[in-house]
Amino acid sequence: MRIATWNVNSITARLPRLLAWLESSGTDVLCIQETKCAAEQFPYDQLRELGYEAAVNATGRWNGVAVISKAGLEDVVTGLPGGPEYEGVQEPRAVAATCGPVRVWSVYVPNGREVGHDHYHYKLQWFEALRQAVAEDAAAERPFAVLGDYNVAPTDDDVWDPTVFQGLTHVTPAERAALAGLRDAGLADVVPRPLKYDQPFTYWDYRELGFPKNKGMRIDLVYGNAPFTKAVGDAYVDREERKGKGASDHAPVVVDLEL
DNA sequence: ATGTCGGGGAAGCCCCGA
Repeated sequence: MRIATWNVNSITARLPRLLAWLESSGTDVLCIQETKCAAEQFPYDQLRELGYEAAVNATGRWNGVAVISKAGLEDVVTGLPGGPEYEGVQEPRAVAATCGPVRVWSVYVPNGREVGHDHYHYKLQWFEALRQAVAEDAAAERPFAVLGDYNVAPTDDDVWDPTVFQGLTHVTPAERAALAGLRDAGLADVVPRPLKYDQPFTYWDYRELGFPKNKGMRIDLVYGNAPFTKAVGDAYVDREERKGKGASDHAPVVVDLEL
């Protein structure tokens, strides 16, 4: 079974590439982030033609997540139970589903904007709600993983130049402690292979030639429980998908499970 | 080869978010 996560930065803008990639990669389950469209505008029909069902949590121009699967789609949960609000709303940043033998969350963790910003505190609260939401599945026998754009680089090796990130979000001890909280809950970081260079970056800013200069970050993560990580045969970043016109600023992370 | 992109409201540019 091939399972993947990809921040597509607008499913509308990315649809031709998304459909082509689903076919060429043979992905069974894809966790999508930043759909940037209302659920009513979600391309259910085009995905169904390729054999995928979809569980969607999306409200409009910002955020939006989905799980698409051709391995079954059951027990959908939309949003983090008891999740925090930002400016009075629970932003659409999480959706869970069981896809055949595996249960997944697709998550788009709040960016945080700046250290100390209201959105940064929201980010930390959001992580705490996530930790509580996944505790039971993390401890269970069934393969389980939380896949998505975490907006946190787990270590200094996960950014192209740690000195550039001093004092910025994505690398602070509090954000990394939130990841440690997930590990304490029984989840482990499934680190993918890079297909080029040494570090498995998953995101390169559109600005200032980030991708050609490999000024990247590893912020799209797969955190799996022991039954999940035991089944991992391979994991890699499909950086080919970051190339060329019409690319997202994130590349898919692909995990092959022997299930 | 590549020095940003995407959405939306408004209006043919500007703002926001990343």
